Amino acid sequence: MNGTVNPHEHDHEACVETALANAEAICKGKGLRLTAMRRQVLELVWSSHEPVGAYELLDALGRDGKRSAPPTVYRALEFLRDAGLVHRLDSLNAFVGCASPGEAHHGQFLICRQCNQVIEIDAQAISAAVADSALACGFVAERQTLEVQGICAQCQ
Amino acid sequence: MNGTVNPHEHDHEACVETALANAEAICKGKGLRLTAMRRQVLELVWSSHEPVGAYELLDALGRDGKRSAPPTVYRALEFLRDAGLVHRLDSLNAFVGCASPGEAHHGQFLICRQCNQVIEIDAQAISAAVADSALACGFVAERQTLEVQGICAQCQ
DNA sequence: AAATAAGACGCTATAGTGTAACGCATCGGA
DNA sequence: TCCGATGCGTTACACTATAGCGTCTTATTT
Repeated sequence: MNGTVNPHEHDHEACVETALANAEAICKGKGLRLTAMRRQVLELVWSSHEPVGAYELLDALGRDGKRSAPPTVYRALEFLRDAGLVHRLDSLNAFVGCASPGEAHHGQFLICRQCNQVIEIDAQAISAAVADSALACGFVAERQTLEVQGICAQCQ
Repeated sequence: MNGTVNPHEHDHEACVETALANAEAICKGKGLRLTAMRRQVLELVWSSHEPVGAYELLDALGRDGKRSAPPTVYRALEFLRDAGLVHRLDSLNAFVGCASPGEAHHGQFLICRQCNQVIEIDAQAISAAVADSALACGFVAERQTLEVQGICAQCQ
């Protein structure tokens, strides 16, 4: 699994390959079908660490001749999200590859407003603080999503 | 200021009145103009503790005869957000009144998937944990938004 | 191998959310 | 009173997402 990655300092080709290999393994393990379409969408999502919009994906898919319609890419994205391979960033209406597929975790994202790259983290300290605060209100937390806007290390 | 409120156990009429009075005071203090339109939108947003969609607001505005167009309500919402009187919940494309207008705080929301009501909290423990984790990545956090889905105390 | 059932995709149409741009009205200060 | 800035009405449109149906493929059963 990739874990927390600094988008600026890594071999991205290897990064993508790892992501795809992970996806293959996870789908095989869960009895899910990573079809050509789904695989291609996943690869496009992973083409950078910037979040990608569904319609950008659609355009990218169309660049090799066969233009698809929105439901195609949305279905692929739904599958990938259900499989835990992709996250959606609500603040951007966009999608990024999951940094730790297969592992249970919450969505915690650092989004650089300069370079647009996203770092996914999984800080127990945060999740724990959230669970505590929720419980203090008598609230049972099921899913938590955190999106932090700011400036990444390289862009400062 | 209202602070953290349990939507199920409070005098909501007073709650709305407080919110509007706060808004008046804050706008006066900042030299902002809380026009009739803006005030009405704010009142509608505060009509419950459930998040409200922009087009719901639009419908509500239209119920008294004069139908408005989308830009009208979006402009009012933009003003109210800039003034710190209203928050947008990205996971729902919807808006809620701010529980602590005038005070600097992060967006931290507990959203009940049963009754749809939203509790806004401001837990220092969470913000601190977020700031720490971000800094550990060399990331300078500017804004953080947390949306927690779950079940509130009353709905359990 | 043939029949069958479930799943995946293509396609059309449409719903839902949000903005650009222009002009008129209104408000506040010079 | 005049003027500039701000707010609002209106039209048109962009962007995001889904419903519904038909067809083809895949996996399974017979």
